Amino acid sequence: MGISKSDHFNERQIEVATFAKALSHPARVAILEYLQKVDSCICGDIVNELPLAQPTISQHLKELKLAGIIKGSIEGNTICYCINKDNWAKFQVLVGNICCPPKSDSKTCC
Amino acid sequence: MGISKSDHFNERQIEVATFAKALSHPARVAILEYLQKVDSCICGDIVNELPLAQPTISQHLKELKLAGIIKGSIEGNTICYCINKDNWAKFQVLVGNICCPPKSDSKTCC
DNA sequence: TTGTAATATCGAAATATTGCGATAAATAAA
DNA sequence: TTTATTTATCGCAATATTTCGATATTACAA
Repeated sequence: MGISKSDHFNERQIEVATFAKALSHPARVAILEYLQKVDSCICGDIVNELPLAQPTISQHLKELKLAGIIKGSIEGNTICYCINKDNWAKFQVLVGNICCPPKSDSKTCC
Repeated sequence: MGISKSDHFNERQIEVATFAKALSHPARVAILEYLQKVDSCICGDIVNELPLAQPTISQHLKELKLAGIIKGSIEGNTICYCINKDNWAKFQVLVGNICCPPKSDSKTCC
């Protein structure tokens, strides 16, 4: 809820959470899969692919973009959206670092 | 063809979104990092580590457990929570499969 | 038995997210 | 110019999340 809990968590934790939040809706996962599949990037295509209205897709794209997972560039009167591969790789590294990094001594507790 | 408008989101998309949602709060990321760091699993420890009340931690643990990211087993009057490494690995694979799997012909559009 | 410690659950308030119709803005095409 | 196309934004209702005090539950200890 509430107050600026940003103060209580470190940057890495907030970054992971921000990426994850962008991924936390099936529509946004579907958008990413679609961008990866077609390897090109027109919003209109996505609107035709997903069972959601155009403003809703636009909103999801905005959130993905804000989180740095995709990027868009204007191409005439369409916008070329595509996956930000650098940030995607970064997210994968962050996730991999949480668990299970190469462990020096793994005592298994569970 | 990809996702058609009449389909709802598929299981893989929902699974990714569910995992990601569990990761989408800094407190839950912090909990996971802590579980990984100490490699043992007592809720009380976590309450002392994070700037959140005990019911709040308990709620976050519940969500992580529900998503399959951690598992807990009763040990006397404490509960041993730890990362579900199998599911964590599964999540990493799912994320890796979205982007960027080895592509035979990668025309870069962005 | 009674008391203490560890977790979970309930309830409620504050806040955030989701979805979409209506509409705006920008460019393209005619 | 006018009209169509593409995408973004506004506004609002419905729903979900987050937080924590109060309380319940469970197990151990004395």
